Amino acid sequence: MNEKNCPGELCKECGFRSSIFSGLNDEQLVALSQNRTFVCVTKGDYIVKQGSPIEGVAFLRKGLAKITRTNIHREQIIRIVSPREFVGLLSVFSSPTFQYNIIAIEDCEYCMVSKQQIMDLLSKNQAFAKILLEKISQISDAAITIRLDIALRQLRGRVAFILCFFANEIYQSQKFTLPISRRELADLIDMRVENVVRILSELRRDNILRIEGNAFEIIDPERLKWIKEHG
Amino acid sequence: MNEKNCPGELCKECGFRSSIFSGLNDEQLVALSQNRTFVCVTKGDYIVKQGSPIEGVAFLRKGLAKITRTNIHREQIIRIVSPREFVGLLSVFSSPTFQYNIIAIEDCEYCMVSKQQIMDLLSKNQAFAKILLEKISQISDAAITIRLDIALRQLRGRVAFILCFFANEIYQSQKFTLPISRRELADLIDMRVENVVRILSELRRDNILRIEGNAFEIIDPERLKWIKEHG
DNA sequence: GAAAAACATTGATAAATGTCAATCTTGATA
DNA sequence: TATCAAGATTGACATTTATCAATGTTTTTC
Repeated sequence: MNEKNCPGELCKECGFRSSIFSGLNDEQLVALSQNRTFVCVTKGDYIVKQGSPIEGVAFLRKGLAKITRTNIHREQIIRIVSPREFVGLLSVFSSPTFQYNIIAIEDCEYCMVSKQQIMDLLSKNQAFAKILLEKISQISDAAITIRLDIALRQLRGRVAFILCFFANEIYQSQKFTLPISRRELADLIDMRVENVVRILSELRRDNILRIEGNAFEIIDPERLKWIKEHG
Repeated sequence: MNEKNCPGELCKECGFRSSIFSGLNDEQLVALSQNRTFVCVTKGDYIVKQGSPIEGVAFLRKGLAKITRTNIHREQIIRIVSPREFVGLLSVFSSPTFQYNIIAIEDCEYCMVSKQQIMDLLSKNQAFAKILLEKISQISDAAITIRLDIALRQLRGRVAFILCFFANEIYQSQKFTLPISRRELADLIDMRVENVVRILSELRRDNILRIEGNAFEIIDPERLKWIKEHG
């Protein structure tokens, strides 16, 4: 895990700064600068490890990460985190240790803001508390909704669902390079690898999808949407 | 939906008061008393309706409720809420309308605290903000964990899981009267009614469970736990 | 660059789950 | 109390999903 200097010295001047910090005054922004660490990691590295004590919250600047829960038998992927999102926010307030792993699925850059700093801002800035509440609610709402959406569907529908998710939510494009393996895709939508592959092959055969390795293109979004809703 | 007077006039004197309000001063407790409505509903009544504007947050005094999401094809039960819990907390901060239904599965008594009142306390009392953050985090963490736990298991394991849940989390007893129908049980653990019934019958035949209508008794907790973990 | 490991793909088959139909039980309603 | 509606239960069967095995492909490692 490499630590580099933050490209901008001060959070105040940071173009990546999270909307969570929009209500801070200059003094508070300086304090923030002093209580965060800029970190670079490569694909596959842990950003946060399940069970380890919570030292802070990570703000993802670049790259995608997965939030997972591990088990003797399998790994469950809870959600995919895109740049400009906070990760680990949930655990901070509900537990002294991280409940989940956060693992880079691309090379990532993030700022680790200390827990103490979050708590400080919380007591000094009411607007910050409100924004934090909103963020946390949104994040958990989204996580629960995705789980329910997956549970609702059978396998074809799940694959269609997650492909639409990557196209619409993550890449805003019908053409994208999937950052995760078939196994991870399976772990994300509660399936077996073989079934993921089989269904992807079907979608390709039916000219709904173009696949070359991890390069995906949705060539018939309408039919894919239909499968997502009814299949 | 009946509205009765609150047994105690003032929240200050309320034996049911949520730990969320532990940090309030007298003045704030008086304000709370003036901005909440005491409500009684009977089994089956809606406490909150999916899609309706959020007027406030319900604190459950008595009775159990289910949080659900409805769909053309089926109802998904997200979680069961026990007395002394807040419900609808998530949506308050993430959306102008309720994302879920909250429906009484027993006769219920609850206090509806206005959204405005929550927001007011939030800006006046920092400790309140922290406690609220903790509660919300705990609630959503628990909801996500249950969903993951269910997704992990096959049907026998799911049934065992939910029976243990009712025995340990809700009733703290191996003997309890299930407040929901077989269909609702199915909706709670992503199964079909027939399969729930079938597996319950198996558990009874194997002398793990005693069932008479909705009266349940777990007579072999060890084996049930084994099925929950491995079955 | 060769060997090994991990990943991807497909088919055959077993196991799990869903569907349909029939019957029985219970609770609600007139 | 008789009737009806909803819930519960079981069996037979269809469909979906998981497992196992074999093979090809890509990536990593030495």
